[in-house]
Amino acid sequence: MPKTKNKNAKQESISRVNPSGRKEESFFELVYQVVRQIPKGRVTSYGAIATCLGTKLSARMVGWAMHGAHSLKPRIPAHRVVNRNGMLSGKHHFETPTRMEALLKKEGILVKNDIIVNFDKLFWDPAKETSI
DNA sequence: ACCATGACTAGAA
DNA sequence: CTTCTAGCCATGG
Repeated sequence: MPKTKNKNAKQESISRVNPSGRKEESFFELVYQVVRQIPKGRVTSYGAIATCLGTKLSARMVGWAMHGAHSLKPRIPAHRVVNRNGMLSGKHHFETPTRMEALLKKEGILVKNDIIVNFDKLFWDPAKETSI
């Protein structure tokens, strides 16, 4: 294909109509579905989620999706989502800045200087584990 | 339809 | 090594 960027192609991956019969799913909901599947005691990154959804270049959207996830139900374990460095970049968006770290600690994840210890080992790749 | 925002990421200086 | 720039794309005004 020549120059035109296949915007439609991208949209296709995102729209990904739900076979169950759900007509439309917002990008946000897709993100929530993935985040909800993060096992306890594991973490993942925004980029990984974005990649899983097909739009790996829109990691920002994942974070933004979390913005509206705090009061959704079921509760979204947003504390298990961090940036690519394992840093708690979103801790300031929780009820209290220490909430995120506390939740992680509760699951056995150690946090030092806002960075998750052993992030590489705790990393959970949604693209491999989820069957979304 | 256009512009601004955002809890990101990768590459360059 | 650290710091900065630009790209990225969905949502809302």
